[in-house]
Amino acid sequence: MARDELAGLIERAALAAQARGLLPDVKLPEFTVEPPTRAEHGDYATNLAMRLARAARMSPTAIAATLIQSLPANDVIACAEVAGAGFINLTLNPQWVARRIAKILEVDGAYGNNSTGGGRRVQIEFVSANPTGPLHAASGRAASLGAALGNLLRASGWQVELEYYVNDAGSRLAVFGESILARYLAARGVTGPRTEVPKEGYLGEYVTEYATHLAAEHGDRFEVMAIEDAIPLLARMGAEHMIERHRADMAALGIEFDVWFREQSLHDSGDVTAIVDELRQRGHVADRDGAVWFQTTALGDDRDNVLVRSNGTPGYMTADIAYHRNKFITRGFDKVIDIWGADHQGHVGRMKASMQAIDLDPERLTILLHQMVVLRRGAEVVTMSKRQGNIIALSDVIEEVGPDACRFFFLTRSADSQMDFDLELAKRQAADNPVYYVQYSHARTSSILQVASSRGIDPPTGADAAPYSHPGEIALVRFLIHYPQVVADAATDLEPHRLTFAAQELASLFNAFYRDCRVLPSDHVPLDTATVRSRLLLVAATRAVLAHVLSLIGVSAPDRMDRSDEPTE
RNA sequence: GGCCCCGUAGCUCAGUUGGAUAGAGCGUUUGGCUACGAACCAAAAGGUCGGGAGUUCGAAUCUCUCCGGGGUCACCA
Repeated sequence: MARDELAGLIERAALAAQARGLLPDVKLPEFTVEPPTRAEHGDYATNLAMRLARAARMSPTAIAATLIQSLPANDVIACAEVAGAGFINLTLNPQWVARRIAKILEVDGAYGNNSTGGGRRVQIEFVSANPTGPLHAASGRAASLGAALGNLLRASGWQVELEYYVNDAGSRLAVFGESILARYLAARGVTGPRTEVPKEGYLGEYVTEYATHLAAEHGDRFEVMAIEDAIPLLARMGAEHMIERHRADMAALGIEFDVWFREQSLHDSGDVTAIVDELRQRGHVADRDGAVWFQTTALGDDRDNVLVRSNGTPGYMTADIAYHRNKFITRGFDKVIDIWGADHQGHVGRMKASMQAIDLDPERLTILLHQMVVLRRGAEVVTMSKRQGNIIALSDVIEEVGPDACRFFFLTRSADSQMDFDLELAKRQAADNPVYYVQYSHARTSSILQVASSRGIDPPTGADAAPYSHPGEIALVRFLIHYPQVVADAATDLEPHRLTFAAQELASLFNAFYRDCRVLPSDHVPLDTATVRSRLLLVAATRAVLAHVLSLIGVSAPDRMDRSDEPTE
């Protein structure tokens, strides 16, 4: 990547200067090499001279001058100059840049990838909603985040597995079964207390719909059955039904999980009881009030947690510890990323503590929290309670605004930032979604290449690489050169939202280039062949990078867009 | 009350991990198609970066403190 190459040259300059006694022999500090905010400051700028000033006891500008003098011979940097308080502004060699642009096409879709993952295995677990109801719109955030992060890490040389954890064994499930039974009996024409949904039960319309469907399909089957048998059976059937709907929603968003992991499997295999024994052996357990407690306070958490309730059933956390043990020890992932909503924030410390308790390095587990999505219909804030049933279903959102707009939208804010989601607004603004701006630019590149081809102009190749000089070309080229670094940094920092911003910036740069720099000759604008070919190369390179970033985000890169494709009514 | 996230243009949000004159989209005003796609482009207006103090060559970014918004503190998940 350009930045690494430049940093290497700068570092060699510093070492050379030290060897010749031009700079004192101090340890080199961390320094940055990055595109400056202002174009006239060159392609890249480094702050090494300023960072070195204190230890070297020299003025930053003097150090900068010395570093420039000591730069080794190379074909990357065309010009280096001292600026401001001691910055070194670097201008890339136009020949080198042109060759780099040509390479974008030669590597065939791989431009933008990096190998920082080094083939290590990472698992990303996300969404993992309870199968007691349909996914609500807010789940789109975790889904978009997780899927894009997976793409990002895969493009960075990681072996990625996407996983959905299905809580098919929790105590909520029984309540779900009771809720279904009540609605089912009502649908069968039964009256009285048996048709009342339990106190903490699920009141959503979807329960009634499902129960009515059951009544039609199965007749009196669950009515004549013993209630102790009917509840777990209905719970299981209802859960399977919901899981299929979750799967369908994810598929509609273009997200396919490698593994749908069942909590029940951990109970069946004995892993859940085994983890309690293991924790006891390691001395992290206390028996109190008839329950078994995990002494997380001893590990820095603010309270202890129940492993086995006094009624003998395992606590929520017990299966979760067994689950994470399974991820690391049974399946051997090098790294695990869990994506949780901010409402689970309090659980982070406990999870880390439990890693420590079973002798796993907590650093291998990253818990990525995203802030809440506030759902509303116009001015009315809609609660996200699945129990109350007053939800905006994710499937409705996908249907209304389309998968591309949905995926892109949820990545237009950083995970740390709270998000308002207004379904009415989303519908109305579907056509204004920035995803279309980016896709339009991609279609435009395709169109230009198409027109060129129809006029008998050969597709551009590496042989067309020639220095770019127009400001519109240069701004675009700069972005393309820097792009792989954007991907690498977003992957390192686990911040996929940078992709949507990068995509919009690239589209904007391309559109400005398109206005200022004619690519194909016309009656009004004659162009020499070399210019046409080098610009065509730039268009093709832009197209490749737009396609790359769109694929990381998880949306399509269409070659044409028609107004009639608008998802508005 | 403890812990976590946020507070940046009228609105919604970025801000390359401490750098040069703080940016984008939407909205407002104005201009641009007989041209490779106008779902586009350009210009203008719009800011005590919540307030205050500190750290240093340099702070939207780091520390402390206060104010405001959200989340969370169960033998629920």
